[in-house]
Amino acid sequence: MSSAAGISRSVHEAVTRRLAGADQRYTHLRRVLVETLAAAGRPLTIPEIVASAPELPQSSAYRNMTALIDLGVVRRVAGADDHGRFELAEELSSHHHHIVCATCGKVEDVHPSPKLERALGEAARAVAEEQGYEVTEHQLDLLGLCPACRE
Amino acid sequence: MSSAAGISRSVHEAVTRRLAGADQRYTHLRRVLVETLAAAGRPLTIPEIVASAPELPQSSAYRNMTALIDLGVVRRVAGADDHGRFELAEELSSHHHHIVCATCGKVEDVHPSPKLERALGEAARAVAEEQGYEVTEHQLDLLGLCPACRE
DNA sequence: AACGGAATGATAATCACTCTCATTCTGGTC
DNA sequence: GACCAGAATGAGAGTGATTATCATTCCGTT
Repeated sequence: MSSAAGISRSVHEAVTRRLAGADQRYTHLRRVLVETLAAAGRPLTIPEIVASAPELPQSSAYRNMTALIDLGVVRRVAGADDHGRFELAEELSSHHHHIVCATCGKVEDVHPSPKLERALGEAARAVAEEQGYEVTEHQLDLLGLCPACRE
Repeated sequence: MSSAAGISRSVHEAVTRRLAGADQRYTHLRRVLVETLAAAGRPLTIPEIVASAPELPQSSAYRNMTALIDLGVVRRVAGADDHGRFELAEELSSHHHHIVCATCGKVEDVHPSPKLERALGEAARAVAEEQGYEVTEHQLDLLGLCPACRE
């Protein structure tokens, strides 16, 4: 596993490519956002990001996060509280699901077993096609209690 | 299946019971909310509800929806846009998942087969417990194109 | 070095949602 | 059938996350 500072080169390359395609620049602030999200391993809120990178003004954080979302580099995740949470798109990290703590609202990644993933993919396709949809993605959200809140 | 106006008696009875337990009343407005959600078959936004029941002021809609959520009668569903969507709790309807149209944002219910549901529940629990979580609910969200948007 | 478009960041504005509070309703009680 | 207490109502103010504004600064290109 790469260190927090050493996010795999391919992520930065992919982001650079996409930004270039839209005549935009991979600035320091955007790099900080991507590094932070990549290092977190779970979806982060804007306050969390700004707290961990004080040189990043809130307005710039929101604006650049929106830019990255528009490019498909970042995905917005709805949580339990009224803060949006952000994570790198799956194609830049890895396919995963989320588990939300019903008590404290924290969101963590869950990496599915091949068995789960197989069941999910097949059944999702079957059920959805009954309703005439073309399914492109799936997302499983688990709700429960995190280790800290179980006590 | 019951007609839109004739939601199964048991739903109203259950809601009445819960409200009574909290010394609250099953007023006309609350009945309208429950009827509307039960008749919809998909999660609705507050603007949608208010539009279909103009006698219902926005502030009352929000306040009563919150009351119903606190009682566990209604569940809030996070959608793609910045409007919350609301549906009856699963114990008052039936366990189901959602499929979201990536283009128009519409959310519809998906009713899984028992076989899928069993596989899903077990596998999800197993994976989550590896991280020390205690899982109480699961929710599958499919993303795709609805029949209208496929054209 | 100069130009043009993009990025920045402090601030104002927006928008979904919640709170406030004076008034009205309801359901029991005598 | 009037009375009382607590619940509900609804118009409007308030809150807080997110977005738009805009003058200034930065960066790449010529």
